[in-house]
Amino acid sequence: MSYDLLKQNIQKNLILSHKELDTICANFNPFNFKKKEFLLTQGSICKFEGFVLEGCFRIFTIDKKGNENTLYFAAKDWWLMDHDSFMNQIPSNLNIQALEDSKVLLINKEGKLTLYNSLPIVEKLFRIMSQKALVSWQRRLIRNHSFTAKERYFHFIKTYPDICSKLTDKQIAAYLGIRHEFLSKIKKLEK
Amino acid sequence: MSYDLLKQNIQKNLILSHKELDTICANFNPFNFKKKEFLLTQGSICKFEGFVLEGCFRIFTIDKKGNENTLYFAAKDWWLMDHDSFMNQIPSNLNIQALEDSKVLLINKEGKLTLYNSLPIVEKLFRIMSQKALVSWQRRLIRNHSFTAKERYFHFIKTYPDICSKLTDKQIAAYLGIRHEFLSKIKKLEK
DNA sequence: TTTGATAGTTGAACAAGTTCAACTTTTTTA
DNA sequence: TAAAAAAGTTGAACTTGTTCAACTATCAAA
Repeated sequence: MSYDLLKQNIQKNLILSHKELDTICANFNPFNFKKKEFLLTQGSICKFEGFVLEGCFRIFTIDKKGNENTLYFAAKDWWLMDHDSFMNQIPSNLNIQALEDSKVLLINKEGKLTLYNSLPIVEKLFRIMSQKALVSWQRRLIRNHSFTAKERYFHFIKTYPDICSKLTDKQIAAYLGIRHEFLSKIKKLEK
Repeated sequence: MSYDLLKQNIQKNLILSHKELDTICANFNPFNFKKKEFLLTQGSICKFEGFVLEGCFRIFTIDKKGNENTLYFAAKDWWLMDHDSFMNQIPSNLNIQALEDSKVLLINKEGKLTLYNSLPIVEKLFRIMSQKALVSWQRRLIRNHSFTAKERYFHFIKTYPDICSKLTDKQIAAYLGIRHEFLSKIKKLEK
């Protein structure tokens, strides 16, 4: 059943009863996205948070210079969210696009509020998830400061080989914060 | 009274009753730190989370190459925490050092757990705080990718003029992810 | 199955940022 | 308040990463 993966993911953060897990899942609904389809576009208000069952998404912004900056990729077992836009119902700075045909479980603002109110432990769950995510973001920033582009590239492909295999070099470069021409040169020198 | 600032800070995230605020504050204790004194050092386990009442701290790591990378500065009205080490009671990767004589309110692991258990709304409070912090970290990463060192420097001094005035250029450079010699050159060209 | 469109490669010139060393200025400490 | 330590400045040579343009390879759609 498609909710099993979500339940397993939740249990990694917090042990919940079957009943609690079912209550949470009841507020998520399955959706399909075609390759290249957008779940969220810059400027619109984020209506959903999601969990990826199958496929892969990229979460990116386009800056003033017109360059794409990729925040992260979300494959199977990853979460998709724009906290700022979803929480405060303000226009988003992010784009979320499917990189291949994908299946997700989505929860809307109303469902999220219902969950928070009816099941207080969900606050704890998302508190823990957010704090773990925070640690990852801090580590990534430090890597960006202390590693060269080449080191960041090899760290990335070693850490996320599965995600990596779904990505073009252009997409990887946008995640690493370099131009794709330079990534091409990095790869050439290693051969 | 010294707890007023903490209460005000909390109210920015979530409106709580006086009683709830008092319960939270009861688990925080005041401490003083002398300039250059450490609240946490890399390798040791983080015993406290804190809130700055007066003074300023820097939160940094030292990487393999021996370079200091500053995660952030915490002045009055900022929080000090190493989620990873505090939550999981594992050795920390971070150093937290007072940049001047400072006053903080600290809560230990036991106090935090007591709070989470006795006052469930504290879960919501820290969930909201973590999610806001997450958004800031994402934005900072994007700035690091899309701005030059010069642009990051001017963004920083414009955004945090008060903190900035307490810092040496060396410390600012470690936050921006550049060498202090280069920061010196950036400043020279702008005169 | 051809035809666009997009992704990847390469080189040359350039810009951004580092390194090192020597020096000056400011701050701290005895 | 003198001496030592730390912070800041500068230049020259260097490395890392960008830009642009021309090219090749791959993929998706009609």
